[in-house]
Amino acid sequence: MESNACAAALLAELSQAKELLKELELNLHCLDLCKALTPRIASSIHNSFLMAESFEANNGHDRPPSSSLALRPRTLSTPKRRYVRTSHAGSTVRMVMKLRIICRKSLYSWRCQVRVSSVARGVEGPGEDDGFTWRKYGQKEILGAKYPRAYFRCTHRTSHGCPAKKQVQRSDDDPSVYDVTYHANHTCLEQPREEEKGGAGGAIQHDLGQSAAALKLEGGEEFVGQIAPSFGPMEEQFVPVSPYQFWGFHGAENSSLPIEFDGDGEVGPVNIWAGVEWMQ
DNA sequence: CGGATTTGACCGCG
DNA sequence: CGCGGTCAAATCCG
Repeated sequence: MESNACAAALLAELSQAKELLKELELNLHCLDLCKALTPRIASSIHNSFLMAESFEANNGHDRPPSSSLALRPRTLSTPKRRYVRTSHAGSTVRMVMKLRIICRKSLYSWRCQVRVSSVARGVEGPGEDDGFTWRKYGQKEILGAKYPRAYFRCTHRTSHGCPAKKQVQRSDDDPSVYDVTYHANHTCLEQPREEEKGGAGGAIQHDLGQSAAALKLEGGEEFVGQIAPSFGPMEEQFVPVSPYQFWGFHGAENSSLPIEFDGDGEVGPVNIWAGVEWMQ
């Protein structure tokens, strides 16, 4: 099952490369488009290699593929690995989650890279596409950067006093990649869009009053938190509000997928790569 | 007409 | 003093 999921992830990445190549072939007359497509194709092939290597290194057993949408928290300690047990469709499987623990001082600030899905999306980049609504309040030329940095704050700052902010900076070397730096979490009532939440009737329940998500474990234990903005199909950020509390689990898509943590809680945001369970 | 964006001015920090 | 972040008036847009 896991090897199937991993193979599916690899196939998906290869299909994407194929599609991009097709797009390139159709647009050979347009230099700008070619320039934009080439690094995306290279990146897709690179990812495929990483997935294949990771797959092989684990003898066909599951391990989360590394991703082009790598989360890059500001401050990292040595990455740790932990095991979780997931029970799905009656069978219990074991899968590895690669965790990175961020020290507490960066609790309200983190960075990720976002790759835009289409070059046609233009210069505004991933601005509004993370499940929250943002209001742009500034733009600044940054010394040594090709592209200006855009400043956004949550639309609900005035109405709810929501402190969430983000900065979006287009990458110098790959125009299809945006560096997004988030500052503070949302305290407004707005929820990530429906498709970005955990599955219906699944492991996640949202508490609208608190803008929170509850992760219910098989044993009845419940962790309360809030889903951080979605960074892509394969990553989600879990930020414990206190030890032993984790942010809601993303990715149970259309199935009930109880998650059981094997180990103690950690203080600080925890990034989890475990996309193989819900990747197409 | 109201909300969002643009953009030059302003401010604080190193 | 320079740079990055924010403010706010002007402008845009649905």
